[in-house]
Amino acid sequence: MKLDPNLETIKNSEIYDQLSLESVDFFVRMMSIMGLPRSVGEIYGLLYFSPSPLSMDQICAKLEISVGSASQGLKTLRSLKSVKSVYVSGERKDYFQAETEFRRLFSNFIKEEILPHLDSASGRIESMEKNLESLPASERDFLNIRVEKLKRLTKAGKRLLPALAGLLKL
Amino acid sequence: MKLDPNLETIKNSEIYDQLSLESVDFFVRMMSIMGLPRSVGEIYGLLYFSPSPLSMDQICAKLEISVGSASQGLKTLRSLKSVKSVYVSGERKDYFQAETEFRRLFSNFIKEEILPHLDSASGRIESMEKNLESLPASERDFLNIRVEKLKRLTKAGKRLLPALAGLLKL
DNA sequence: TGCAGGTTTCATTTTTTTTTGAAATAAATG
DNA sequence: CATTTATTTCAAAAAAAAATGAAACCTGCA
Repeated sequence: MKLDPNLETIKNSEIYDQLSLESVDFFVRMMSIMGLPRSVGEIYGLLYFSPSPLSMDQICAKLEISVGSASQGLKTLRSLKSVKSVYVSGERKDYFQAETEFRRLFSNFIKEEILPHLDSASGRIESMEKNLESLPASERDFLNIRVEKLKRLTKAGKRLLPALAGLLKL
Repeated sequence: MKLDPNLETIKNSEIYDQLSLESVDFFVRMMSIMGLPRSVGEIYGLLYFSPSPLSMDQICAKLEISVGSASQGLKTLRSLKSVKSVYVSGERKDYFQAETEFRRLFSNFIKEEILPHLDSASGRIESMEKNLESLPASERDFLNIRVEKLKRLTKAGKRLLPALAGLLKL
């Protein structure tokens, strides 16, 4: 015996909503590991499981977040190249779609959020080296080793991190 | 002409303090990338450049932080195995020293702060797969691909991340 | 056993981050 | 070019995270 088709649709959309919710939860956690705000994970999670692109107001409605948050979050996601806007004919608003290549997401994250810190670390280390010079040799040895270590760490980071995303063969 | 020895010591200790400060700054930034609180970076930065182990009250004094913060921060650092306590004869207090092998620090960080999330992600994915089964095939295809992708990502993460620290040859 | 120095815990306060919503801006339409 | 619709920006509010400090808790010692 077949169910009332309407009822079946409702049931299916409930399952879909449940899946959506789990996707949102998944990405909220993942983005939060990367230090990104909740709203960014929510938006990405929603788009990731959406068969069709969504507009900003649809995003706001489904996630119950403000337009400000949505705009902010989409900006972040765009800058990480994890979301692209698609043109929908006859529509004035922008529609958004998840970019599902995680490799790119991570590589952009590393480039934008981590490497700049490493660069400023390099500057800091140079200044340490300058300071070291004016210490008598006796006190210098220990600190020298430490500074060298930081230098190597920073260098390794700059080399390793950008290569990292490349390892991600999915 | 030689400087007054006392004066020279003062000058040297000023330089040392400056270096200390830069070390603190370096690690505050680094730990903050890893999502660890400021105080943790401060403590590690101080210990990293300290030729002799420091007690908790010395740490509090130098960094002007509360005992609570120091205790909390040292706990975190201990759990990451980035600080060890050393026994100083005739002293009742604990003295702390930085563990300078960054490899271990990162590997513990990954093990303690990241892998648990990946494990819970695996659980989430299983539940998604269960939900998927009850959708009609037509709607299932798209979502199936997405879930598979998440699965591969999680798996790759679990494999890659622990190996990562090993790449760090300093 | 009771005390003293040392450390941890945790409720409260402070600081930082994120979200909100309304005003400013931009862009399309008639 | 005025109006309507969509998006961004930003000051203020709300929420989350971290620091404080005092009380509780150890632990060795007299």
